[in-house]
Amino acid sequence: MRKQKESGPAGIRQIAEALGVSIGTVDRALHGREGVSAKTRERVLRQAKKLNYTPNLVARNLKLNRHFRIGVFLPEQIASFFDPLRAGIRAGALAAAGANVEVVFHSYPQLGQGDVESMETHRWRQFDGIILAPGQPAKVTFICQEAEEENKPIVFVATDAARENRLASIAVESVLSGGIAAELLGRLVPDRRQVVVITGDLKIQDHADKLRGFAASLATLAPHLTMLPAIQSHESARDAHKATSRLLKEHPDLGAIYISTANSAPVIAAVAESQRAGKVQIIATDFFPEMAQWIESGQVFAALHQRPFTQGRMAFEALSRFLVQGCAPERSVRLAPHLVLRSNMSLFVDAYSAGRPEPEF
Amino acid sequence: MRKQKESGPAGIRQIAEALGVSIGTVDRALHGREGVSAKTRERVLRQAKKLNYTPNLVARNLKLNRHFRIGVFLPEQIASFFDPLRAGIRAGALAAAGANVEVVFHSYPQLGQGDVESMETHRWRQFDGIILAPGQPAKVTFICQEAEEENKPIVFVATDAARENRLASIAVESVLSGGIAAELLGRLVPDRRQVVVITGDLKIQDHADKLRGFAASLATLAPHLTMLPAIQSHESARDAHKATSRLLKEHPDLGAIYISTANSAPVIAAVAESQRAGKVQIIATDFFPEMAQWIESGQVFAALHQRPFTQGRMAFEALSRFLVQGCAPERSVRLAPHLVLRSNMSLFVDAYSAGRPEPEF
DNA sequence: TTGAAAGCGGTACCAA
DNA sequence: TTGGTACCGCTTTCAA
Repeated sequence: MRKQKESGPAGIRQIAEALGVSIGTVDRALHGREGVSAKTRERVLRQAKKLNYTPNLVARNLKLNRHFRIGVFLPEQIASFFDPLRAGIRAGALAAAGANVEVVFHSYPQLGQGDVESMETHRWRQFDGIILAPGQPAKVTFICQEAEEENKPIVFVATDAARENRLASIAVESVLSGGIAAELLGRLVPDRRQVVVITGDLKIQDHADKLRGFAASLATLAPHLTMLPAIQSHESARDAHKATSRLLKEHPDLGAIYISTANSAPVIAAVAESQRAGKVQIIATDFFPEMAQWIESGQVFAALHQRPFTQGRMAFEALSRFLVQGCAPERSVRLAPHLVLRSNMSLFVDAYSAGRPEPEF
Repeated sequence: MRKQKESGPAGIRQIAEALGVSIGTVDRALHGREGVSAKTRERVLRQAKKLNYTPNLVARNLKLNRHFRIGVFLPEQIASFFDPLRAGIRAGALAAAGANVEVVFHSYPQLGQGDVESMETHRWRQFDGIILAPGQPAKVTFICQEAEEENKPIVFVATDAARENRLASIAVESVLSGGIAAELLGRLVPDRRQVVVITGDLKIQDHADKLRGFAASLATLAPHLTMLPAIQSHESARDAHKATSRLLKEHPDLGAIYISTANSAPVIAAVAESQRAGKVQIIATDFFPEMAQWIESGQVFAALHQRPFTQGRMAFEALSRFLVQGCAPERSVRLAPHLVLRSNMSLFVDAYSAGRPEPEF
């Protein structure tokens, strides 16, 4: 015999009991299915409201018992960025334990190099949803279109691409990241000097955006600084080092550098070797253990932390909520980068040593 | 007849079937309950590992069908901070829909004024967990001790208090917030000038911490600035305005102000009235629509955003995960404040107008 | 149009 | 030490 429910929120059973109908009828009425007279439906809905009914999602989930597999396709390089991003995805999956969502990771060498191939090799179609860092938008567009046709949701992280054919995109606001760098460098370097942006690859949307933002902000907030042509390192340490050394030699008047990719080590090294550390103000991108020393010693004034962990976590949450609860997320989430300075650096260092790469989550 | 399970992750049924035992036995073995021979337990555990068994938390939750009520006790003032914080809690509850956690809000006038009374009036013991912004630690200590004895978890937000007798605490790192303000003001004001901290009430731990951090950072990173005695506004607009006006009159050499509470409007107004806007550099605390104009016009150089929404969300998540899954959260979460500058302000303005008070979540 | 009943994957209890 | 079974709240199917 079914026990009397003693308390707690009302369920369909309570509604049915109160009205003297069956739970089947209540279900049909609540979901607007056919097979219920208008009058009965009305009565059920009223009673539901009266009892303040909310469906028990746990029970619903158990009954439907859907389970999802998410495929994650991310580059290995730059590890200091993508490792925390993966960790964030894992953290999200852990927090949502019970949602029946499984995550499978696949890697390829570098942003924009081998992404499509990796997806093909590992049969991206087998997944119910995909998390992806698009390198060159054009290359992934084709896959996204196919995915859209199959109604398979894709979430972009780290960089954005064409707004169509994707469920959502999580990234730091790159135009404004560049803007912050320009505004701060303008304050740091009061006299008429030259500044340069060292970036990865301007074919990547994100990198181009940062440059645009930097230039725009410089023009309005720091017009006393002149911008040299941007340098593309293509994420090659050798190239970055060589280009920086040459730059320093050719421009003794250089006052500041904005490094808009996480690959800052070779640039910092080149500046140090040329005895210009501290004389050339540097704003770098992303935070990792080595960065701490550079900030501490004043070689780098600030790092713009792109919060990969949060990006990963949010990507997972957006995708899994879409799959499980069916609710569409924000189409485009733009995170504010964290500014890591000497005075607040310990917060980030501590987080790192505690196994979380960000002072949150 | 029970249908054959066709695929998906293995359950206790699959384990039982493979070994020819009953699901009851499997359950006992998996949970280390008594009533299972060592040999059977061994076999079950091995088979579980072999089938890569993970318990279906949805099913477990449904069966156990526990539901929790969380009591939230927060001040009404300052609304620009505590309203988003409440919104964050609601957002967390929404995201965790299905976890059977109900949230009940109770308010009292001001931080440290009426908190204990409100908790007594609304019978805090009736709740399974509590979220609280402790004003003066000493006053809430008593309740916390009682709660601890009843094994009732309490999570602090916005400010911290005695580390004992609480499950967790979520807040921005206030010492470092003060530190950031000092470092930036040191860069903004290059010559030997005076600076002042305008705070709420130094009896509140958090406010005292910001002052400490500011002083410490000033001494090491901006020794050219001299600190005047801190001003306490006690969150009274009139007092803040009057004190600021007097300060400006008495100290024509004042170069910078750090406002360490969200109540910055009267201070900004007083500076503007005395024709010193732009001449006195200001770093304020928290972001709300009016702040946008002040930053845009240059009256305020930067705002340290304390991310109330995130604090609320994290507080809910910590508490609900403890209640539902039983896992203890980080004892003390220290968020990094966001620095809102002219160049990245639009991000925060957009978030506000989109109904989220922070560029995340 | 409605009612009755079978599960979803666990937990817990009673009987063997 | 084991097996068997009711039940959590909902969805769905089949029968009335």
